[in-house]
Amino acid sequence: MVTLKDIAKQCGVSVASVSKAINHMPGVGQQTAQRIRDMARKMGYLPNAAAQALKTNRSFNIGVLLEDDDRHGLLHHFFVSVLEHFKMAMEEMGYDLMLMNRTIGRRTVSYLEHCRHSNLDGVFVACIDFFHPELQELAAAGIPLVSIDHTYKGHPSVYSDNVEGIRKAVKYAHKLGHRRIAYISGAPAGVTARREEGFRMAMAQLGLEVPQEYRVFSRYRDIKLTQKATARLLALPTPPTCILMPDDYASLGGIKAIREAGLRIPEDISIIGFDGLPTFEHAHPRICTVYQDVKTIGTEAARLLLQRIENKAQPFEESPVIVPVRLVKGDTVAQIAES
Amino acid sequence: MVTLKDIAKQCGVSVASVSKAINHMPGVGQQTAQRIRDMARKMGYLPNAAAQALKTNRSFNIGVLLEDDDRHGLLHHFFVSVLEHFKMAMEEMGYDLMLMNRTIGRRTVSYLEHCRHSNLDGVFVACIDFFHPELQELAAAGIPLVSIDHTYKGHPSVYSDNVEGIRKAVKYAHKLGHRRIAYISGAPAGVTARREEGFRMAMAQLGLEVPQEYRVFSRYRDIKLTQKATARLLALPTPPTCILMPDDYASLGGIKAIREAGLRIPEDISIIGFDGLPTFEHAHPRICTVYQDVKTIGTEAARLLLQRIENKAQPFEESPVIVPVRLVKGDTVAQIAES
DNA sequence: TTGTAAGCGTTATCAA
DNA sequence: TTGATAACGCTTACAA
Repeated sequence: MVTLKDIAKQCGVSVASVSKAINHMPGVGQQTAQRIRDMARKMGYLPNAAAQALKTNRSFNIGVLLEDDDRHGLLHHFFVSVLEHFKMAMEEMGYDLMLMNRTIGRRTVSYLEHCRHSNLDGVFVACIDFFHPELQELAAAGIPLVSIDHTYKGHPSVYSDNVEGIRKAVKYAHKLGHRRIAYISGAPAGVTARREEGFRMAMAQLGLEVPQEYRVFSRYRDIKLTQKATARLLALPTPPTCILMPDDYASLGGIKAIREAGLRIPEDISIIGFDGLPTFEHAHPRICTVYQDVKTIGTEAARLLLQRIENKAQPFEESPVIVPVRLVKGDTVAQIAES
Repeated sequence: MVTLKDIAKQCGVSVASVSKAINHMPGVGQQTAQRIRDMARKMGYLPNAAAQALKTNRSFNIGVLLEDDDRHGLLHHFFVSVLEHFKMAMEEMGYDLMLMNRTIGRRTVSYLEHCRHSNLDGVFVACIDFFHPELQELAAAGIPLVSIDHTYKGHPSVYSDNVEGIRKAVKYAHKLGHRRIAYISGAPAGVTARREEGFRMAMAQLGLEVPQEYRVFSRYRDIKLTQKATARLLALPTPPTCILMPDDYASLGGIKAIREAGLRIPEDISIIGFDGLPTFEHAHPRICTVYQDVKTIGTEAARLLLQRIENKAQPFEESPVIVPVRLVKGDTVAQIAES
């Protein structure tokens, strides 16, 4: 490995000068600096990240916390899509992403400890039990952090305009003649509350009733539970004509239940999902869904986190950044006669 | 941050002793060692990864190379599933995973350079253009490396038994009466060659003809291209009764083409996919597919890489580890009368 | 403008 | 058994 010392020797200068030249710092002559940089390039010099981190307390590493109950966070398409864009934006600024865990050597530690051990400059949090005590600890520790779909006090966060998303879905169903609209919630969480709020508001604004039985509960990405919830709705004396699903993936369960009940989509029953990821874009039927702008969410998250890292003292946008959503009509909502 | 020095001061011993005690090295008395360790725990000591890496040239970090043409490697369900299991196995051994890229600060560098800069102990390679010159460079550099679905000379690798997988699929179709079986290939690559080989062999063994027109080409995960390829097959004077798709995801395109031709699955035409990931387990129709054992693949990859890292001098398994596959019958292959 | 030197936290050698 | 010390590669305050 080529070190500053090697370059210094070759150029007949001190390591200090080499360091300054390479980092474009003042305190070294134009020509010497150029000569040093040329030599560094010629010798294939690369800074040693460990040495830099040790000296400067900056690792240019960002921790990624993406872990659900089954420890399979990387399989959550929505969050991974956001992560992908977050990653690109961070890379452009010279940061690397590290998948966080809870071990150091053979020892089990907390996320915060792992953070400190690895000298992480910041953390990206998504798709995890946000209320886990270890996350509270992490958020309280003052390490720069950005979260998706949840807001920690004193930290920036980003999420879709969930209220507006559900509202758009309800309005669209209403426009096509639907009056009996049901909502299957995901597991309790900030997003869920906002979506439920959006549903309540939209229905109220349109002067529509929401019978208690139309409010059923499932979990995000849970096909089985969503299948059951859908079956329950279909079995009602007066079933809904349109069902809002927790998300596109979970809607596979809903679709199954509907098929098993001998009904057709959308002729007999309409459904609307949430997420709008490309995976389902080509599925049949193409689901009507609320598209979440993963690119903007990821990019904004990167921007906010960088701001926290690089201007640590500065004040920042405490309130979450809300990213607009878009309704994708698909073909799972039918025009029906008003009842 | 608590350092060895702090502990040394508290215990009234030297840093050297503290280091030895904490790392369970000989050269420090039983009791002193215990006293030191107790104090370390009490003070919340955590080793500084950067300092350790600088000193030992071991970072306990593994680079992950997962990047397709669109730079969206993280969205490839199969590889991410493998990665998930690889990650769990590596974490257990105290390693962290870092998503590799090609920047250091504002500079663009090669993967190898990034490796050296970050002192990575090894690299996990999957889902990437394996023949990219930078990967050749990386493989040639002698950094411990393990790859999925491709073998680099001098490095361990893991993949499914593709030959047997396709053979099982063909045999199953044959058993249900199919004789006119077509295969849509993914993009040229090692896996593709092996699957094509499996197809050729299985068909030959069963004494079945493979008309030239039954060998069409698409790309993995490419819905549009697979749709076109399928349409081409369906338009033949004597179309196949069963089509093997590049993978489950791509098969969405095939399904679309079949539907657009006014045909039903499996009554009019049967299809078989590849991968068998949970995502499609609940889709309708449930595709008949070749299940790849992502857990074993990921775990084996971890084992092989660790072996390379920790016994660098030792010889190792040069030949790829082949993981058995399983046929999942689903319901997209119909029993038909022999023609 | 240039160089000297200290120090980041750790490991490891060698002498006491 | 213990500790002093050098070294890993880098940055930076300060001296020349």
